[in-house]
Parts: sequence; C-alpha cells; structure tokens
Amino acid sequence: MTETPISIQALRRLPQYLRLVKALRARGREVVSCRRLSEELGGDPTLIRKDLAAAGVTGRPKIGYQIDEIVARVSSFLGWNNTTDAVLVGAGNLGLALLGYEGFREYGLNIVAAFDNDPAKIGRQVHGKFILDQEKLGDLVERMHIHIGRLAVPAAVAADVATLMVLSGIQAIWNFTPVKLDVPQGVVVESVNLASSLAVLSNRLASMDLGEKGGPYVNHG
Amino acid sequence: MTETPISIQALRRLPQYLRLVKALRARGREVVSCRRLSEELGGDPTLIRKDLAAAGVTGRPKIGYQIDEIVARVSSFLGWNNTTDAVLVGAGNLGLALLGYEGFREYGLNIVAAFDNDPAKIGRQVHGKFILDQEKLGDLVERMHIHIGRLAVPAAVAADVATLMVLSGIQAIWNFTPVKLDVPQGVVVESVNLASSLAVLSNRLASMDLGEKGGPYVNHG
DNA sequence: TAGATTGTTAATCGATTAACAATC
DNA sequence: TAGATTGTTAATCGATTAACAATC
Repeated sequence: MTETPISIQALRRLPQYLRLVKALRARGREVVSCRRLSEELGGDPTLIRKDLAAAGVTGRPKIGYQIDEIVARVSSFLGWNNTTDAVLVGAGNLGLALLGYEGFREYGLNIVAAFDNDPAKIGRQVHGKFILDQEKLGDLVERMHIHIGRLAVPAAVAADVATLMVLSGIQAIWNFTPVKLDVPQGVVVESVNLASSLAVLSNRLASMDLGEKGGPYVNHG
Repeated sequence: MTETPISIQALRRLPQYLRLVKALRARGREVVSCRRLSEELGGDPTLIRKDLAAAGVTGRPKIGYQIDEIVARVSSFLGWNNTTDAVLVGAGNLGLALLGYEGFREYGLNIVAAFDNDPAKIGRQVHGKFILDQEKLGDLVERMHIHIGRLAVPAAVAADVATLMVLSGIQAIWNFTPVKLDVPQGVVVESVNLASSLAVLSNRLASMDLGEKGGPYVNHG
C-alpha cells in the first residue's frame, strides 16, 4: 500500500499501450520491447517502462514484455476486464450518439439506460436502450448499484442535473458538458473538454500557418 | 515575435476562462479579479494571471481585468472570433452527433459538409448538412479553402482515412478515434481521447472506493 | 492615503529524461 | 559469452506556486 499513486498523465497513456499491444497480438506477436512501443507511440522508452511498472507489469531483461501480461495487468489496473454498468443523463444529439457509439464496449462500460426530462423522449428506445424519466434516476441507480453516470445535457442545466445525479447516488460523473461541476467530496468528475481540445488544435494550426515550419512535429495522438 | 509560446496546458485553460467571464458578463459584471476566477475554477491566481498575459490580456492593479477585454483578446487569440469552416469525415453514430451538436458554434467552427464512403449514406442530409462521397473531399477542401477536418470513422480505417484527408489538403485533423495518427510534417493532429479520459475516471473512482476519503478532492473540470 | 490587485522574478515541485547497474 | 533490455537512481526540465515590487 506504499506504492506511489500513478500520475494522471501516466493513466492517460495506459489505454494507448493497451490498444497498441492488442493490435500487435492480433498480428501474432507475443512479446514487445519498450523501444518498439516508443517508436510506435512516441515518448521516451524509460517513461513507458515506468508507466507499465506503475500498472504492475514486469518485463524480463533481454526479452521484453509478454504482451498477454500487458493486456491482463493494464486491463485489470484500469478495471476494464469486467463490465461496469453506467447510465447516461441527457438524450440530446450528443447523448444519443454516446448511447449508440460502440467504442465504449472495449472499455467495459455498459450503458444500461438513458435519462431525460423531455416527455417527448421518455419511453422511447434508441440503439436498444430505453430513455427513462429523469425522476427515476435514483431508483435505477440504487436498484442496479450504478456508480458511473455520463452527463451530456445542455450547458445551461448541467449544474442542476449534476446535483440530481449526486443526490441519486452517482459517485463518478463523466462530464461531456463544458461546465465546471461543483460536487461534494467523495464524488469524482472527469471532463471531456472539447473546447480545450479545439483550442490546442486552433493554436497549432495558426502557428503552423505563421511559418513555424522548422519546428519539431509533435503528434499528441 | 520573441514572446514565449504558450504551453499546451495554458491553452487548454483559456476556453474555461472565456466561458466563465461570458457568464459573469451576462449577469452584468464588467470587471473580474484573478482571485475571483480562481475561486470559481480552481487553480492558483498567479497561474491565471500568467495565462491571461500569454493571451495578451492586461489588467489594472487594484481594479482587475475588464471582462470585455478578456473576451475580445482570448477569443481572438484562439481564433474563435470569426467563423472557420471545417469538414467532418465519417458519418456514423459519433460523426452524426458531432454534426448535430450545437455546442461547436460557440467556438466559431462551422461544419460545411460530412463525408462517408457508404453509398447508403451518400446524398442524404442530416441536421441540415449533406453527406457527400469521400472521393469528393479533395474537391471541396480546395474549392472552399478548408483547413480543418474532424475524423470520426471506425478505428480500423482511421489511419487510411487520415491519409486521404492529408492528401485532400486538410492541414489540421481533430481526431475522435483512439488511433495514433501518423501524419507528415506541417499537418497537426489533436486527439479527443475518450479512453484516456475514462481511464482517469475509473482509477479515481476505484481509489475513492478503496477508502481514500482523506485525500483532497480534485475536480479536473 | 491605505489596501487591493496586477505583473514579474525566484523558489518549488513533479514529470520526464539520462545514466547506469542488474540480468536473461 | 556478449549484447540487448529491464529496473532504478540521479539529473534535467518545465510548469506551478510563492514572494514581492509596482501601481491604480
């Protein structure tokens, strides 16, 4: 229990290692070295070694890392080896897309239902999932022991709906709105901040156009 | 031209300041201090001062910052004061949601059309935008002088479609796939990495459940 | 004026990178 | 064995925070 807690940055890199080694495994590879990973993803090999060590993966000198072990340990470290149920709050454009997006399956996240307060939407079924009355969020959360909720409502009501989620028993909010949420201690919020991402893209495109052709190319993919 | 280039981190914070001061302005405020911003968003007041300075905003001792000036300078610094045309490649669930999502208007990004290679989708119109044949991407990009493309195709074809985008003249790819894209120098890639975001959320929820109740609450919203 | 607040330089902190010893 | 690669400790680098001078 004296292990140093992993840094947010390292945590953000783990899924990329996981995805890459799964691809390598699909092509028949069984072991991989840090140098190889670093060539594919960028970043210093030592950094990758530290990240893997933090997730509990150990390699063998001269051999490298067993790909199966990376997959097993990293998946388990992230809690992605068994399925986690979650709910979606907000069945607008963005919300419904998140409902239909298959990509989340890979991460072991299963949306059991969507919630909205629009009577026109309540009762409908989209991508095989029911849209339920927001009022019933607490019932379902308690009954199915849900911990995670994705928030995808209009910005104007984000704060209020987040409060409702917390009162309903949600412990982790995956926030797809641009609003900074104020939640009580014990509740975690992780925001997908599209505006921040676009700011980085706009700025880099602008510097590029201004003739920063000599600068090193950096791909933060 | 000797200005220190702004850090990625600072860049990511700017949209949050922008959003908050716009909200304050809507409530009739005309000036704001760093301390106030820091109380609302978290983070050290000095950091906010440096971020604003990097975007060209100057305040006045004892007074604070003119909200109108923050809005004007930060918007212009990010290039969000005039509309930029962009295209969307990939008209699946996620792609269509991004097409319909109104939130991007605020950032001055206007999607002029979507592209796909599925004959069943080509020619259809969604959210008022046409879905065109992927083959015609180059034509439109050239004709309308488009620089930015959003990539929202299945992971399996992401690399190939990215190559097509680059060949078509796209200079900045906003990447919504989990794939690390390899692009030539001069092309910028910014990825919205949902897996990374979920990794952070999963991990924080897990540490919370393990009884890390004494730890400081951190909201990365 | 006195106090609040900005602007800027210096100190701290943490993440990344480099160096090198251990080892299959 | 010799060389490649991991694991780990030390050095570097950059971002954040603290201190303090300038000023409305």
